Amino acid sequence: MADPTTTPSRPDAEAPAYEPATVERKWQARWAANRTNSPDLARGEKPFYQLMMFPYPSAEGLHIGNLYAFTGNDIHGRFQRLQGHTVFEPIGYDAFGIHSENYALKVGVPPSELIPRNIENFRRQLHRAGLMVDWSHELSTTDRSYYKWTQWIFLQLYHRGLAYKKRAAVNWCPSCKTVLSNEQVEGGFCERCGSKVEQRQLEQWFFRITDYAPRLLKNLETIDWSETTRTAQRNWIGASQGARVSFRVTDDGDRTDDITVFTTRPDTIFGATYLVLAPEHPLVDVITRPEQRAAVQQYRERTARQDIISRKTNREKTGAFTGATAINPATGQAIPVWVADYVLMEYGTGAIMAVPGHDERDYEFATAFALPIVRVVAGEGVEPDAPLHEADVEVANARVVNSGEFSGLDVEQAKTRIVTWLAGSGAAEPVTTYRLHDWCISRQRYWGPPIPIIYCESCGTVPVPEKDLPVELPYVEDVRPDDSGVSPLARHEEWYHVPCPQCGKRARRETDVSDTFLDSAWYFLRYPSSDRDDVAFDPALTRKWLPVSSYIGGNEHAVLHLLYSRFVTMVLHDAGLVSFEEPFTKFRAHGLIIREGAKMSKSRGNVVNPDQYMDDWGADTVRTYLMFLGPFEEGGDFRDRSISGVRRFLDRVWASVHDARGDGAPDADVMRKLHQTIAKVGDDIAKLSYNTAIAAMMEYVNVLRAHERVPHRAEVEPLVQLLSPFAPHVAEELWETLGHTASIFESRWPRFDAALAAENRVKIAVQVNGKLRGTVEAAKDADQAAVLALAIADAGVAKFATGTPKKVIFVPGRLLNLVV
RNA sequence: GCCCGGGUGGCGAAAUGGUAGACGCGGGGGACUUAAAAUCCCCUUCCCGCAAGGGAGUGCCGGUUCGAGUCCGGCCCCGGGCACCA
Repeated sequence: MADPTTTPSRPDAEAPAYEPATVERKWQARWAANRTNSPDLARGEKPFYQLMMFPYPSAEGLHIGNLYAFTGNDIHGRFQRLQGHTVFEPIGYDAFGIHSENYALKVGVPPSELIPRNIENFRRQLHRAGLMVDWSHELSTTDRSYYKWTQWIFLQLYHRGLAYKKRAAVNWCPSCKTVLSNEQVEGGFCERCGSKVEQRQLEQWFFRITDYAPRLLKNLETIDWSETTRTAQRNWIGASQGARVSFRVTDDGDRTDDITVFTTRPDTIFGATYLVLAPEHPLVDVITRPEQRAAVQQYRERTARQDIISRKTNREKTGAFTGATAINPATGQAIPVWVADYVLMEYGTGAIMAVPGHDERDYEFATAFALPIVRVVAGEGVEPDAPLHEADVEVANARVVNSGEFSGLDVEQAKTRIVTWLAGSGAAEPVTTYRLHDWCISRQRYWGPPIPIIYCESCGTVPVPEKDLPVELPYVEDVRPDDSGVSPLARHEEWYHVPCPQCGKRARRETDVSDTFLDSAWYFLRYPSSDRDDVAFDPALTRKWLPVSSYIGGNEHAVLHLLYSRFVTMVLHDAGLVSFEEPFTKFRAHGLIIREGAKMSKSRGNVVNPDQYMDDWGADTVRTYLMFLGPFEEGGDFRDRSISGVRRFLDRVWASVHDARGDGAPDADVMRKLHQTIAKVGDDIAKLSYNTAIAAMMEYVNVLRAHERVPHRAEVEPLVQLLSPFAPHVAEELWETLGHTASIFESRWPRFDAALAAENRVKIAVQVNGKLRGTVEAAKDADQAAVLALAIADAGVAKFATGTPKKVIFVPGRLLNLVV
């Protein structure tokens, strides 16, 4: 690679060469000294909160993907500032969690030493990138001044009955020696380390996010978010409209038990030929007949041994008959009750009515165990008794058959009519079921905020009083987790034993720490108040700055982080602690950066190191290049070769400013292009179309310098402002060169003058039968007759347009189409 | 299987239903230079043609329209997410 930083951009010895390193160092120092990027949060006018997703400070340093996201945020924030807003652009570090801890274990350095080192490196890199960050509000989730309030958030949920403990089958990673959420399991393997995940039964703390499912779903309609992100959340919450239906178990004694199932297809109830309970279902023990007990018991044990994931991925149907039967409330028939692992306890009621005729899974099961299969739905032109060779799941234009008085109804009608009918006898009720599970926040690990709970022999579970927060994470020499499934914190005797806050007797602490997603579920509330010791977030500042005006981040957090943040905010709203339900008014997901057409990864060895590129080209060039790669919301392909074009562009802007003359008048044609550019760049930045904004500026510079013309000062000054969100350092330097003493970011976006931008003569396309046959030049507002006259006079057009046209289509200022 | 994105020159990419390929990279030619670099200018979708010019063209097949990369229907391929969720 040539050394572009030291190569003079032009031969003229009088003008200084553009040396990014010098310029960038100078302005970063000046911004810090003048507190340019630290707004007065209490008094600033027109507050605009530009939030970027805080990074996990890995040992490898800032990823180019982080830089891409931050630059996109920064441009938006700087633009808003030039529009007259007081912009708050904070940064922090999401530094707790298994990822950090595992890495610390691997290199044999305690996380409490390693993480600050990583943060220091990140901070250096973020400074280099020239972000408009208010460093006086920097935070790290690992600081006691932060996690004190993370624990406080836990207590808010606890006091509202939204935090509870239960024994649950969990995913256990034998290598990380910790519990994983379902989200952290990918196809049966640990997302972090790739080990095969196992099942374990452990006591865990959960948040009742499912209570909020309907609101989390409903509010999606009102927030201005990327459609992809909203869709992802909708699918994740996974609402299913259906009904709960009760089946009375037949018995020769006096016991009568009901099995309640959830179904989305109540219209098929006449075809329900058996019931299935999840192996963990509490009624299994109750209803199983003595002669089947051994078989059922054996089957349940077998299921319990299996890990959660392979249970879900293995589609082979297995099960056991309980010996019991239940009455189908629609047909009055007694149908057998089975146990099978294809029914999951955690979804719906943990029991289903099986309709093998119209459900693929039930069909497979019925086939395997020779259970009856009945057709109760028939598509268009299908006979009611047409034999079934597979489950018929078609519902479009299908009607219900073999279903008594309901036969003949279409599927949708039958659903409501049948539920209403069964509801009459109390056998059914319409319900909506959600796929979303409660949020398991327990981690049997060291590197996280201890969950602020104390267990006392006499008082039971006691929350740590607020005045005793934070429950400090003690220094532990050996933080390795072990097979016990208990956090290493349990081995710290002094910390573990604590007097009960209620009775003072010897009690013990909860040893689990909380999920990292809890740390990041409220950090945006902390930023404005990060210097406050007495509150998690100051009410006045929060009212002024939140909800977040603009949040831009990766769609990998489309569900977890963004959903948890919404949930926590909603809870705080209900507790009267914040005035809004939704934390992020506007969210946009940015795209992913690939490199030379391939995904970036350590194993491929094609990861872009931002430091190297900033060394070689300067931060301004790297920033602008990243934004030039492609549409910001779609991502881009980082190609080493193309970066030179962006650097050449900045060189040309630099030279233009240094060459500019102040005498005489600017050129009208150039000024027209300038005003068109002002309008385009402003519009494009607002909609994150950064690549086209840059292209527009390049076009303008090409006009400005065409045929080595010397630009006028009035032609370049606004250009520097347009460029400033993208390349802030060089823009500041050029602004100073132009004689300004204050920061360019204290200035206002150049005023767009529509009169100056207007074109008076335009080229009009002339088509014959829709095919382009020539162009004519005319006044912008020339009427059809005038343009038609010009068109017919054109030899190329005349050749094709013979005789009188049958029809003429005229789009003023654009096109004339002659239909002959 | 289901739900999102996306398929346009040699490459990254632009295009309110109205001149497809702006801008940039790469390539070719030229100016400046003793020379090179840098800079500046011109050309660069494909095919036929010396040229003038003509024809084709936005994953594939059809449709709507004076006119379709853009709208509609049906496919194919690539990327991402979800998936025994009843």
